Amino acid sequence: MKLSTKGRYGLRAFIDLAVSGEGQPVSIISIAQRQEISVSYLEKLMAKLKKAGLVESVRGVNGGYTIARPVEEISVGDVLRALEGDLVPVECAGIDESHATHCSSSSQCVSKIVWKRINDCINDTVDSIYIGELVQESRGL
Amino acid sequence: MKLSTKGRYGLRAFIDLAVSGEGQPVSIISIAQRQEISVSYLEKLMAKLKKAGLVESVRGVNGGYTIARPVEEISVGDVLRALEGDLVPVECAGIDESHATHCSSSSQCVSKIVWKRINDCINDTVDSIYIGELVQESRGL
DNA sequence: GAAAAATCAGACTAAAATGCTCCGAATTTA
DNA sequence: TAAATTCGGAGCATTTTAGTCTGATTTTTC
Repeated sequence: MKLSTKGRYGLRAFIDLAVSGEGQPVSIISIAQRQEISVSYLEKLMAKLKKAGLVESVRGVNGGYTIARPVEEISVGDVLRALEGDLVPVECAGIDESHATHCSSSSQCVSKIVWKRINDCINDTVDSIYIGELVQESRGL
Repeated sequence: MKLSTKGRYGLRAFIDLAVSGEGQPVSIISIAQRQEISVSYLEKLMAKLKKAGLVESVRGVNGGYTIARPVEEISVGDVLRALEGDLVPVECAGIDESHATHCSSSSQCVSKIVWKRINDCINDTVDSIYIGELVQESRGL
């Protein structure tokens, strides 16, 4: 069970963008240099963030990316889900709480209790941390 | 970020073993049938559980596996870690709390706060659920 | 003692996911 | 027009996953 480099690099890049860009567009190249990520790979990550509406892009000379919304309103969960897709280590954890959904065995049904708790704890955790906090933390270092 | 079939099948198999074996050895074949897992694959999973000291084996006719310790003392985390290895989606989340460890950039350092919280929440969750509870739950269904 | 039922050990493999790179656009500014 | 940038997609090498196959070993039963 691993968080891929998409999530790891991408969050770092996003924080970098938040810290280093003051409303001004920040180029992929400069983020890539500071964060020691390859430019080509970072392009892919930024594309995902843009698709999710978390960043906006400006083309051409002096172009780059800006963060689309106040960082106080963007959670780590928003960023990670944009990059990684759903943060649910185990599918079929049953959106509905009841045991109504068909299980071929009771062990299967019971294990869903576990999967649901894992999924919930992860999502609760990442949704409770906002980029704004991390930016402040970063400036304080 | 996915929990592999090792963990998913393995926990189900372990619960099955706990529920269906009453001190008596339970064969891989019977678990595999109930849980709809291939015998050869389940052999691998049981080997891991045995190596971790969570189950004991009896060879020969009427042999099989028994759970090595009281199910009230075995957590879901014990089982999943035996099957999957460490449950840390992000490495380098820093065992030590301080920011002393070298970070090439502040974003990198700050993101560790996130990784650590994710790792902790997962481990706390799986370590707070015991197989005994799940067995009871299963019997109650 | 032979046959059957089981665990055990390890090599092997197919498929999928991951982690990238590369190329050639298109866009904007200077 | 040239340079700096984002954009889009194809492609690929490596690793991980998921699982099979084979054969050996142990134990019980007849």
